Amino acid sequence: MNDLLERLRARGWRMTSQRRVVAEVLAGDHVHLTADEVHARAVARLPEIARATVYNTLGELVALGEVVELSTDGRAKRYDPNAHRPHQHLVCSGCGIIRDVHPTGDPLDVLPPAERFGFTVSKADVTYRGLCPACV
Amino acid sequence: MNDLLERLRARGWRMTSQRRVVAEVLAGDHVHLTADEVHARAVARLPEIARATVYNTLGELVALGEVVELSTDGRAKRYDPNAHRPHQHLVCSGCGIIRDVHPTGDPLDVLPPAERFGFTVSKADVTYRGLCPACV
DNA sequence: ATCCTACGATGGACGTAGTCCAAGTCAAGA
DNA sequence: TCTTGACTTGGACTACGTCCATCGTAGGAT
Repeated sequence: MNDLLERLRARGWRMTSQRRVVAEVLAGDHVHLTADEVHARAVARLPEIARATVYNTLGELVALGEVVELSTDGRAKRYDPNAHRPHQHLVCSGCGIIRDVHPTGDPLDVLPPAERFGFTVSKADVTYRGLCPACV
Repeated sequence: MNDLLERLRARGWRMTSQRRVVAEVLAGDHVHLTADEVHARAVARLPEIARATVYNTLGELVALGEVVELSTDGRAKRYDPNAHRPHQHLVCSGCGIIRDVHPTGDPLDVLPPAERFGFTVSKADVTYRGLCPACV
C-alpha cells in the first residue's frame, strides 16, 4: 500500500490528501468496491472529499494500471486493487459477491487463430458465475 | 426467427405487434445491439412503440433464455440473439465491435475445485479483448 | 521561509442508461 | 361480440457517471 503511494509519486503524481485517502481505501480490505463505496469510505477519513475527485482518482489509477475496472453486472463499475497478479473473477448470481480466482493455463491459448478474425488479441477476461455457499 | 415467435407463443406469450417487431429486429442482421438501437430500429417499423416496451420485451427474452445480455464495457448493455449456440465474445478495444467466437474446450474445466470456494459454478463468460484489423 | 503557478479539488449542472407506475389499450378465450 | 387481464404508453424518476468554471494547494524556485 505504501509502495503504491511510492509508485505514484515516482510517476510524478502530486500527492494530495484526497489521493492518499483513495489509495488507502483501496489498499485496505481487498474487496471490490464501487466508486460510490470508495467515496463513502473516503468521506469517513476526509469529510470534504468530492465525488468527482474519487471518480478522477480511480480513473487515473486505472489508466496507470494500478487498479482494474470491472463491470461484471450492468450496475456500477467495481475497482480491483489487485492489479499486479493476473487473475479472473467468480461472481455470485445471488448476492453479487466477487472472489478473485486463478484458473490453470492462459485463457488466450484456447482461442484458435481461425477464431481471431485478424484481431490482435491481447487479453481475456473470464467471469465465472454461480451461487456462493450462502446463496445456494 | 419465425421459430422464435413460435416458441414465444408456445410459452403463453400474448403476441402483440410490439413484441413481434422487437423479435424481428433481433433476428434480423445478427449484430449486438443496445436497447436504444433496438428501439430505433423498431420505431422504423412501428412508429408508436415506446422505449419502455422495448426494455420490457428485451428483459422477458433474456429471462426466457432466448437472448443473452452482455455488458462488455461499462456502457449500455447489448443483446445477443444467438443464445442457443454457446459462444464467447471478442471485443475491439478501439471501435467496440463485437464478434462471436468459439474457443476450444469448456472454460469451466480450467477452474480447479480449490479455486471455487464452495460456489456452485454454472457458467463462464469470456471476453477476449484486442484490436480489430481496422483499428490496429 | 515565502512566493508562484500549474496541477488538482470542488460541487453543481448535465448526460445517459434504465426503471417505475397509473392509465389506457387490445389479444384471445368464452 | 364481450370481457378481462396482460400488455403498452409516456413521462417522471433513479443510478451512475461526466463536465466545467472556479478555487485551493503541493512542491519547485527564490
